[in-house]
Amino acid sequence: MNTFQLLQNIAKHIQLSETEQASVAEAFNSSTLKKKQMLVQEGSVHHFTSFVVSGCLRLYAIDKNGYEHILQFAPTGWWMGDIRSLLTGEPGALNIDALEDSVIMTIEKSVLDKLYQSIPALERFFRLLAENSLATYQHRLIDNLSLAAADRYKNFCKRYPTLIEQLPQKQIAAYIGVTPEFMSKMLAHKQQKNK
Amino acid sequence: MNTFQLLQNIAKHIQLSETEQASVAEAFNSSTLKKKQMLVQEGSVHHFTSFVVSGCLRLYAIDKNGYEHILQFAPTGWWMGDIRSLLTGEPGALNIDALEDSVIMTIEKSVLDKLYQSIPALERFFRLLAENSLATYQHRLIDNLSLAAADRYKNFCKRYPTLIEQLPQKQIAAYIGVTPEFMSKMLAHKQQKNK
DNA sequence: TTGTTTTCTTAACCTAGATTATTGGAACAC
DNA sequence: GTGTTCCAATAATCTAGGTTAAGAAAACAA
Repeated sequence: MNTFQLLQNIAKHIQLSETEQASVAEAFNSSTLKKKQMLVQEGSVHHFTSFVVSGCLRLYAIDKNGYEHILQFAPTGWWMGDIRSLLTGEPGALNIDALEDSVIMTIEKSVLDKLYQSIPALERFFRLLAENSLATYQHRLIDNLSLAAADRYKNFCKRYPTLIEQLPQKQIAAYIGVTPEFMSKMLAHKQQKNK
Repeated sequence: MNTFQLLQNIAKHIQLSETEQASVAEAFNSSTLKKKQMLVQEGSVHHFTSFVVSGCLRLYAIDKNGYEHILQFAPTGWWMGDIRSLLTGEPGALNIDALEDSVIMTIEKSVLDKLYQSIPALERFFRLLAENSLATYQHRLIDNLSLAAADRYKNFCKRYPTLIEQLPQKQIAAYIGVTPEFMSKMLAHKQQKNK
């Protein structure tokens, strides 16, 4: 079952008894997404969190000119959700869709809130998840404030070596914050240099 | 005592009994910072978190050219720490100092970890704190990816109206991601427009 | 297989914002 | 007071990256 990877992921940070594991597993629902299929659309209230069993999702905003800006990718073994909407209960400004055919495990906010009561350790798990994510966003923000595009690309390669292979460069451009055209130019220059 | 504001801040998200409140209050130490005084310096391991009772702190990175990039301000009633260093136990890349004479309440990581055991609700408090902070960073990152400097400034004004008055514009420039020179030019243009 | 959509590349031109330099005020220290 | 440090304003010049456009190459669908 898909719950195996989920429980294994949780076990990285906290230890659960057999019965606790069972009730966690029970609280999630498995579902599949076709490539390009939307999971969350901006303007709607987001009331669940997802764990990616296989495939790859993306979280992104669309600006007034129609350009997409990617906040994060979620390949296998990552968590994904629009936290703001989840916290406030208000309609979100973010979109989530699948970059590949994907399998995810989803838990409703209401169910998770109940689970927090019976399994306090879970609260710790999601605290650590949020804190780690926060540190990552801080780091990325600094990169965006202080580095040129070429260096941001280099950092991306270092940090997510598998994603470079996996994703079209257009998507990576939308992540590091340049146009696909400039990205292409940048890579061409790089190759020339390496010769 | 200074613990009053601290406990009040915590009470926004969770409810603690009298005895719990007492042991929380006991776990923190009060200290003061003079304007410009460093609290945390990059390269050193960061092993505590602080609550700002009065004054204002800033969290920032210094790039290879010596420019400062501000991740966040922490005026009265905010929390401040270098989460990455706190989580990993490794030396941090960030600095924290005081923009004004400040009073803070500080708790050691080791003390907090023990406190989590005896008061699980605290774990929830810091989960919510991290999640809210995460949402804020996401929003800011989108702003940086999709908006021009003038719009980022406008958003800053809307979001932190008191800080605009309180801080020299040089600091705000280092937050929204422009040079002080460009910031000055931008504001001059704005005034002209409004005439 | 062929049409269709998506992705990537290249190139000419353009602009937001950086860089460098200079000046005048505030604020602060002594 | 006066020297000193910090802060803001202005202007000239420069560049990283955006914009527009058009074609080549994959990827996909029927």
